[in-house]
Amino acid sequence: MNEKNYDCLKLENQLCFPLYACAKEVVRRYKPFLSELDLTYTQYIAMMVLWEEKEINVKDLGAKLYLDSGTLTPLLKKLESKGYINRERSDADERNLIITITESGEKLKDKAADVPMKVGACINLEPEKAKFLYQTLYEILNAME
Amino acid sequence: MNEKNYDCLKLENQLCFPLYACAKEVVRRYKPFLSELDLTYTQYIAMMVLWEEKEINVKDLGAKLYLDSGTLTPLLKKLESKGYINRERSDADERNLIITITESGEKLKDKAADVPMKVGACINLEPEKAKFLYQTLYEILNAME
DNA sequence: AGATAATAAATTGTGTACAATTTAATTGTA
DNA sequence: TACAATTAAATTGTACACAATTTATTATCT
Repeated sequence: MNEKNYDCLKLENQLCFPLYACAKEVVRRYKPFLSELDLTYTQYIAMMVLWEEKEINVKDLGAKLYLDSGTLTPLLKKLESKGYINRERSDADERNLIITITESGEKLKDKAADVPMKVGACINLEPEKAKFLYQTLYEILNAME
Repeated sequence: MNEKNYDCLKLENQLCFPLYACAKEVVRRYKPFLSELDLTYTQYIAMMVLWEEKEINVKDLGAKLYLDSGTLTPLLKKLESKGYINRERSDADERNLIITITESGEKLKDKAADVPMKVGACINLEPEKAKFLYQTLYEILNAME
């Protein structure tokens, strides 16, 4: 009766662990497809924002990606060195670094267009489950802010 | 009509992105609690296995955690230097490194016992959704093997 | 038994992640 | 208007994460 119950410490009873492992494994599935575009997963989601926004500063990009400048600064320098983006200080407020997409970065969008489908084919989750998963993940993300 | 549809490349239409971001953010919630135990999240899940198994080699530990020796070797050396585990080659097969838990590592279990509850309080997801999430994540993980 | 294949860790190299601090620019205020 | 407070990136330091290779050991095959 004085025994402590350690069940909550069992790996199989954790919710965080499958979340952590699943995210890692799914991201790993992107690698072969993204390496054809000379992109890592993090670089890929950064490019996704640029394909939509055309212009954004580091702070706003970080807010969208849940990443900070410590991660983004070297990553953006790399994307710049690959020729996919430009990095330039804002004239209006020189604290801001404005990221814009290059012609070459725009072109990459075409080559990337079938990546989601290719990865989707590796996962194969029923649409209703995928939808629920999507909603639940965003619910957690929003509740944590 | 010759327009390509890029909707699948929108960040908001990705399933992987909230998975990636949510995992990252949830793991981050562990940090303040785990730093009291002088553990990182990865070290914590490794200790979880040791709290259950008492003895395991690197390969089997990696299979449970979805991690390889490149990640585990330095991590286990760190846990050893903290005094939580022992690392010793197997007599039967010297290729195997046997990990065992120390007295100090066992004691840590008591201090860790309320971590899941504390983190759970930060997340606050309805039990049915948590259950579905859990099942769906494992379904994906199992389907990917 | 000796060569070969297979296996388990460790190592190497690249790329995140993030807390904490620093630097530079702008804003708010006495 | 000086000057403190705030803000945005960059920097520093630590810790993963993983592909590819290497090293050491064991198993297999002739």
